[in-house]
Amino acid sequence: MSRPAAPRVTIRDVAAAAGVSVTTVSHSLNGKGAVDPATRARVKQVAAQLGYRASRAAQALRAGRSGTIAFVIPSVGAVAEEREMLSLDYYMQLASAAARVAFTRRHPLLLPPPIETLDDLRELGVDGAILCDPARDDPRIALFEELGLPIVTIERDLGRPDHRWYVEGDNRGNMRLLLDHVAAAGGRRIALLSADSTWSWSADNEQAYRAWCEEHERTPIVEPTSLRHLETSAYDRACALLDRPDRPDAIIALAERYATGVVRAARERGLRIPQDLLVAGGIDSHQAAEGDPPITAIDLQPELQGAAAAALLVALTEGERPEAPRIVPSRLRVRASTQRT
Amino acid sequence: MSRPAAPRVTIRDVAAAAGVSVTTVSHSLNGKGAVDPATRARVKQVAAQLGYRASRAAQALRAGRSGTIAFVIPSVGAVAEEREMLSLDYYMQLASAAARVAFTRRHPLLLPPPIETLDDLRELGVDGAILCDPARDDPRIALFEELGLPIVTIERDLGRPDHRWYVEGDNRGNMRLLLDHVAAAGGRRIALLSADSTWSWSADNEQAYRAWCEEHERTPIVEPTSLRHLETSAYDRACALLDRPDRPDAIIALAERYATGVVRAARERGLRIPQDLLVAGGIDSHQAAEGDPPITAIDLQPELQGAAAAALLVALTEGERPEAPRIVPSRLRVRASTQRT
DNA sequence: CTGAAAGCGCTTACAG
DNA sequence: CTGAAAGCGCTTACAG
Repeated sequence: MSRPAAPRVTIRDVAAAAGVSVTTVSHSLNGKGAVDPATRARVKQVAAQLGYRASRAAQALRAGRSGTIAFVIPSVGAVAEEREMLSLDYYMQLASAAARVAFTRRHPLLLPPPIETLDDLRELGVDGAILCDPARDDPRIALFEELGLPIVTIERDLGRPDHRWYVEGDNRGNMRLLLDHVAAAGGRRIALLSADSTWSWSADNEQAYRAWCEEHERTPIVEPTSLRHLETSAYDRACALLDRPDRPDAIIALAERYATGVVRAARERGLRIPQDLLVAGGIDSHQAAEGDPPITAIDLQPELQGAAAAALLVALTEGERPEAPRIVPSRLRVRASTQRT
Repeated sequence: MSRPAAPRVTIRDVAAAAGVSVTTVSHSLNGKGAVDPATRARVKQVAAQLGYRASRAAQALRAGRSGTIAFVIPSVGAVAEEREMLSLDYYMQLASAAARVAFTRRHPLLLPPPIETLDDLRELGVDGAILCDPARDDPRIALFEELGLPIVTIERDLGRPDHRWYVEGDNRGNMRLLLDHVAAAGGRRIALLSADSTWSWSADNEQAYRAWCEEHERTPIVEPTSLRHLETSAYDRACALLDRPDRPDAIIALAERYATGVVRAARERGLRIPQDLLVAGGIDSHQAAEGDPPITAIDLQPELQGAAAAALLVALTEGERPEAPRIVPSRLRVRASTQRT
């Protein structure tokens, strides 16, 4: 059974133990004011010894801020679909990295309920948010701005070229890298299962794909694929592609889980990967890495993106004007699905 | 660009607008004290009109609690593996449901960094935690109790039969249901890929499996499978099973993603599912539902489990002594992998 | 270099 | 039924 809660160690306790005022404790611990270095050191030591940590509630009240930030995943239709989004490796890695950095900066990350109205947002009571993959003119950005709250997006809102607080990968460069790689692996007719959304990530990738095709004098083959029921949608689109008389010999499956659907469609048709069909993913995942076969994919390095977004957001909540946007480097993970050797 | 933050509407503003004292506002809004019904109604209306919401920071400071709770996922080895856990459908659905309920009860759910020491926990500053799948004698439970903080587990700690604050499914009943179903579908030699852990969920399932085998005079075939690299581990174990001279004609793949590994192993050997091999999962997921073939599985109803855990925990933080443990009903989802018709 | 005091926005014991 | 006041634990402008 749990014992009664230990009474909290407050700044007064530290002050008493160190024989100074609470002002001096506060200054010492926060690196503010002009405190005798010896005093500062002693205060720090006493505080550590007593296991003192400033009350987040008190700090928040004093500062007039909540000290928390929200992590908001993309909304794709109804709640049931949100769950599918939530369990994607990419978002979970973003969330986990963002949580770690935010926490270090004394801004715990919280998992919010869906935000649709200004009232929802007021009720949420956060100092700001990280919003993943905003739709074009995402209404949630407007809500935050309405309340004067900073919002950092991962990927950008195509309807707001002025909103520069975002983090993203070099989407166009990544798509070119992927295409060059697939072409070098022998892909002649390279199709794209694009993500049917208004996300900048989708648009950037598709645009780069089309530009690359034009430069290389190849006919673009684009199949817009739903972001709901990722695997099944991709399977359907891949079937359509593979049943064409001029079927592609390579498919780039843009969104997470798309590749699994492509692999299934290929298998059903007796097409071997990579011998008969090259497959590559626009975004890496556990499933891509451990699937059968393992799928070559772009690793957007969500740990770096999430960390960058959190750092940016915390800086904004503190009134700073940090450098933005931030472009995070990505990596091409080459795997069996594009290696014919 | 974002406008300056709107000044917060405080209880004083409401009091002034309603022409009463802050005491009366507080009482009216919180249903406390003896307030004239007409006054109460007026205050509520004015508050709503001004868009007033009590400052969580102020309430937390007053109450001496933080007003937040942590959602802690199982630790399986290093950080990299935690990420794999985090992106499982099951935990995400738990988290999402728990977040919703907790938020409604004014206890936002936060995503904590790993908790290993008492200091980590103090630094975290939450009022309690929901801990998923505790290991036997999970050290984190002891840490919370050390600080007098309530902790609700999803599944129970096998080393602490006294800790009754948990939520779980009817694991043994579920396994029997699954076995009866698989046997009815024609399974004669039914093997179990069990989860190699000290979780109660694993233990309950394995125990029920063995008991069922004994009752039905069948030889148990148990392959303990690692919880790291779920799919690959399951693939390896399934290969071992399927290469035995007396290979099973049915495999129960306990943990999430195990079934995918089993399917791969079967396919490589030219075994058709369900004709040559029945496959069922101990836990449902998107992957199971949308895979090829769709996999019969137990749906633990994580939305209900997460909601129950949050409700239980919030009650505990408020000093109540709610009914516990709570057993949440599960569902058998029958799919193509066990239907030979 | 140090400290007394005000005040952030609540809730509640208490007085009327 | 209503309200004035104390106090939760901080930070900071200000005085010394």
